[in-house]
Amino acid sequence: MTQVGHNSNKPRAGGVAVDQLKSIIARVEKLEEEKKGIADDIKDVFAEARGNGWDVKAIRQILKIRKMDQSEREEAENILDTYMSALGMLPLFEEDGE
Amino acid sequence: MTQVGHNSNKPRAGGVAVDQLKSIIARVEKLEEEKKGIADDIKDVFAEARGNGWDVKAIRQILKIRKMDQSEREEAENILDTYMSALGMLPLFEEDGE
Amino acid sequence: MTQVGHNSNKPRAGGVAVDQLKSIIARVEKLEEEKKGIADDIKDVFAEARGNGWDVKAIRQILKIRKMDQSEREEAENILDTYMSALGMLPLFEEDGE
Amino acid sequence: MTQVGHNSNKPRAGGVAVDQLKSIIARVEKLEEEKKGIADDIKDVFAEARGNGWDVKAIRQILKIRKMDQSEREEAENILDTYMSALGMLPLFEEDGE
DNA sequence: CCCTGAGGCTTCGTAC
DNA sequence: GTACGAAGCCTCAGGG
Repeated sequence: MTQVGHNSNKPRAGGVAVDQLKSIIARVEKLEEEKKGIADDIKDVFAEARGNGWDVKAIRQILKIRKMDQSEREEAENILDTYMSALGMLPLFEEDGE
Repeated sequence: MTQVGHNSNKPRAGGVAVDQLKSIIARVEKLEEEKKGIADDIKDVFAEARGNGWDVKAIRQILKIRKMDQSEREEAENILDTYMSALGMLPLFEEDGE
Repeated sequence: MTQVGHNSNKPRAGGVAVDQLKSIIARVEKLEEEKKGIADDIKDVFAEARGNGWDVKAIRQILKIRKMDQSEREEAENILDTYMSALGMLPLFEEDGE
Repeated sequence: MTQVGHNSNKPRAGGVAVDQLKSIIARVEKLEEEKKGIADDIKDVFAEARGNGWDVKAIRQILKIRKMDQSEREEAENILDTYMSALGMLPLFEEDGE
């Protein structure tokens, strides 16, 4: 079996597929490395802030608030969409008797 | 090894532990059975509703809206708590010069 | 026959339909609440197990295996039923509901 | 020495502190945005892989294994460092940053 | 067959 | 430093 996935179709055969697989793995690992680097940068910022006397926990709270505010706005739009969608499909409670 | 978990401490030994394990499994399986029963009840309600001519998808939307509304309210309280917490810990931007 | 219960797509009109809709929503929400309660009970069991030193993840795996075994058994029974049906035989027993 | 940069718990007072706080928040939010962008890139790679017929779950397992191997290797290096440190030896090389 | 949504696993931050 | 709790990520099941 030249392919990795047990349950998958077997795309192409031989070296091409292997090269493709290696490429996928390399790209993901590179991206994850970058992601980790950024996470470390964030830690550095907090460490610097702490070193300057700031209450890091409080700053995290602020960031959380800002994030929640923004997601709340998005959620409100979501509710509106869902609501309109539901309205478009309902009997609409009309009192047309019969 | 009388215990299941590889990485766990090994609580007690012999038959008592086994009985306890069996009890845990039995309780969980019973509860999951009950849970599945309720899920089936819900399906029945929807099936009945569909049989009565209702647009089940629309009703699901309504339920979703009601759920979102309520979680939005809870989230608002969350924001308030978080905000108060942040306020309690911050320099408060006072302009007291020095 | 009233305005509900027939095959029309949308039971418009009248308080009865509204009441019926409210009933559907109430029943589903009640059932979902019960479902959540049971889910919480399951969490409690696991928490207690963890407190007693058990490896919860391993226990979950056991439960999963038991479930697979059981569904395989059910599958076997299904095959049996199919064969019996094909042979014009009646099921020997109804399962008693609890 | 200004009002920031010392060891006081709370750099109160003045616009400089506020500016510094704003800067911290902005930097963290920017970095988190970048982080999210990279996470999305990773998703894209997996989506493309899936589109080419690969078993994404299997690839994830490979990545996990490679990560474990690597951290075991790092652990081994850590042990080496520890030994060398205990022996009063200096590290042979610094890792070049990229 | 796709897609959304719930559930479980893992990691990171916090409190003791 | 250890253990608890929360947040993000991945998986899988159910519905459209």
